[in-house]
Amino acid sequence: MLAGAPNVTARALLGSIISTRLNGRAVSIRLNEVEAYGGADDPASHAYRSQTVRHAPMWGPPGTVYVYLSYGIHWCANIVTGPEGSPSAVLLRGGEVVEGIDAAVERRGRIEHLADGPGKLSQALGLDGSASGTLLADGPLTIGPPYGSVRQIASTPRIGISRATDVPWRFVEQNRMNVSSSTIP
DNA sequence: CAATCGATGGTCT
DNA sequence: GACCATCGATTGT
Repeated sequence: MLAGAPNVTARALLGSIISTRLNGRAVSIRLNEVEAYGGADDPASHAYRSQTVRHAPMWGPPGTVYVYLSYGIHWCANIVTGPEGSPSAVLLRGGEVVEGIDAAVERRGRIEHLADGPGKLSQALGLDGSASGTLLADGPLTIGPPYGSVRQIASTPRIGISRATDVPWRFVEQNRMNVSSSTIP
């Protein structure tokens, strides 16, 4: 399921459950919002230019986890869709905490808006740069089967970028809360 | 509710 | 020295 064009894989990931288990505490999130990023053909992608140490996981095999520091403050998590050597990834932008709410609340320092944004989602899961380059099969980030049928998916331009703003590679499940900026198309 | 703005650090020019 | 795949606090409807 993970291998393939990033926009196709991004749609398929909606409704899936992603989990971490750190220090014996499990947190699981149902994905409601994702974005797809390509490689040399996608000016908005971190992999648009030559490969660097920071971006190297994007060239990895499907199921590789790529975590980067955004604006010097927030960690943002991606799942690489491969194939290996052909960079592409799906940014995990938002979802609902369905397990381990107490741990998520502790990490977030608030009881609402636990995972409605890429930085918040990663913080709720306890992810940071140490998870970058790992495989879903090995953890700390893991993924389960789709949680339920995803009825309606809306596609919009990606958020917070200044290039390729016409590419509709942000995917949101409609009629769901906990989407970044609480916006529902 | 929306608009605005500062924080903060790695990467690239 | 500029540019960010962001967040949260504050201020204004």
